[in-house]
Amino acid sequence: MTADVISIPRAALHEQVTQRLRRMLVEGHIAPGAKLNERELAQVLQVSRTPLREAIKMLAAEGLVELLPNRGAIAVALSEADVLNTFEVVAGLEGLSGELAAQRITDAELAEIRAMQFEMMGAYTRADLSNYYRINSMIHCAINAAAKNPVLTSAYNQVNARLQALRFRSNLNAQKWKRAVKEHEKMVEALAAGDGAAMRAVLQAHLYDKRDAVIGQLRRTAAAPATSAAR
Amino acid sequence: MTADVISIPRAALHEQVTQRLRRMLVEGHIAPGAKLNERELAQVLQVSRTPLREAIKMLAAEGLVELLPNRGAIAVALSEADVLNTFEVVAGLEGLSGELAAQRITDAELAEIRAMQFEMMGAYTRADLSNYYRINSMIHCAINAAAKNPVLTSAYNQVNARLQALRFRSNLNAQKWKRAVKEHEKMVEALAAGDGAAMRAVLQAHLYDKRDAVIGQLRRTAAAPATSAAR
DNA sequence: TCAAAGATTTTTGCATACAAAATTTAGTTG
DNA sequence: CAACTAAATTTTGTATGCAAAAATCTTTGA
Repeated sequence: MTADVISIPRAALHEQVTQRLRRMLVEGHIAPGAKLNERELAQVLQVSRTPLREAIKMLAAEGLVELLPNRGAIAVALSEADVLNTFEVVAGLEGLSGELAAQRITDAELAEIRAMQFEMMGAYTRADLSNYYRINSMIHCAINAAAKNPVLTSAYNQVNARLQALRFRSNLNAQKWKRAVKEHEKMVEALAAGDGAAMRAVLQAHLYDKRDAVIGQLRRTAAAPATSAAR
Repeated sequence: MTADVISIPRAALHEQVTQRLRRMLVEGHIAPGAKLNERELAQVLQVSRTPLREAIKMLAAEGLVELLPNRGAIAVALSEADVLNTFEVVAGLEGLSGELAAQRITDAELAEIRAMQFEMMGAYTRADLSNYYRINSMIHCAINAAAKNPVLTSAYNQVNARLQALRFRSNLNAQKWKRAVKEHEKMVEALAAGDGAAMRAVLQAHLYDKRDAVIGQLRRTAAAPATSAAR
């Protein structure tokens, strides 16, 4: 008998397209404000317009794309006010997530976060920004997981994705970086102590720092638009 | 010359369908767990399957509908754990909303909320549950609006819609009702005082009461499923 | 009678075709 | 030459058709 070769039926096309498009948006391969031309995208993704349009509609509901009646869709371009408002919501959700995590985290989860923390310190010491961000992100995911509320996790991820689409990463001066690392230490302390309020406070402070950095960068790039990728 | 009769171009079909379907789900005209038959719905809504499918995809992204690969979509049926988790998120979002509202509310907005509060007391005194719920909902909308964060409002509405789809309204005994009214009084006080922390506390307590009521009802109906509408 | 296998029908998923709207281009007029 | 208009093209929005998967029904065998 033949080994079941083509066994895995693979996700539906509209699902694949949604994931790929979401990734393109979050990773900035489609710039904020850029138009999503259906024929063009269908060609690139090798699907017909039907599943593509279904994917676009889902991403619109997720807030990554804006629908313009009779004029298709564009990647969301957040105004400064939008960014502030979005950070406010993300901070609220992450604060809640941290608070719950402090109450519900298991020893194993805490140990894993500690381990990642050490790894992250390694990246920090080497000034390895890329790995720092990667591990940082994993830690935040782990905190979210420790909160044991999938509804919260998905709500957080959905709103946070809009910020990630801004792709502001490279703006970490030594001072801010040091501060961020210190905040991460406090997070582990709060988690270990099961102190939900402290955890919330640290996470929110952490996010408001990030917000200020992003807003700063936003203003700077707005002032000197150089080679603006958006259109 | 003819007056421009057919002037208003009317929203796109998929948009109309999304709104109508969302309403059918939230108002319980489509029961939790019920299958969404495309041909059937297309007939009822008088559109082809294409815009209908686009609408279903959007509602799936909103969390009102669950997509089953190759088997279409069903109206979400929340487990007890789902309900608890969803309430946790809603409480977090509404708490944040209230906190911000206390800081940002204008005199005019506060006056309007006070007025609605009196109206609601009227409905309470008459034991007019329907109007009580209606005005209650308007007050919560007004609080959300006072927070002046559209991102928060839409995130809140999206998650809250899943709970509304449960359609638990009729479970208010005199004692709980009285308590709810008292909590509403405290809200206005906190808003007037600009006390964000108090506002958050009241709203969260309010929601946790509601959560307990819903869970209680859920358990009771699960125990005696009588004429279960779902399938 | 019941169960399992197979055939039929239904339903979903995707592609294509067509209509309407928007955009672009060309042309015309002042 | 500018500006407005109109035609052509592109693009979006919707409907329809077809293939694959699922669900249902029927038949067959014990």
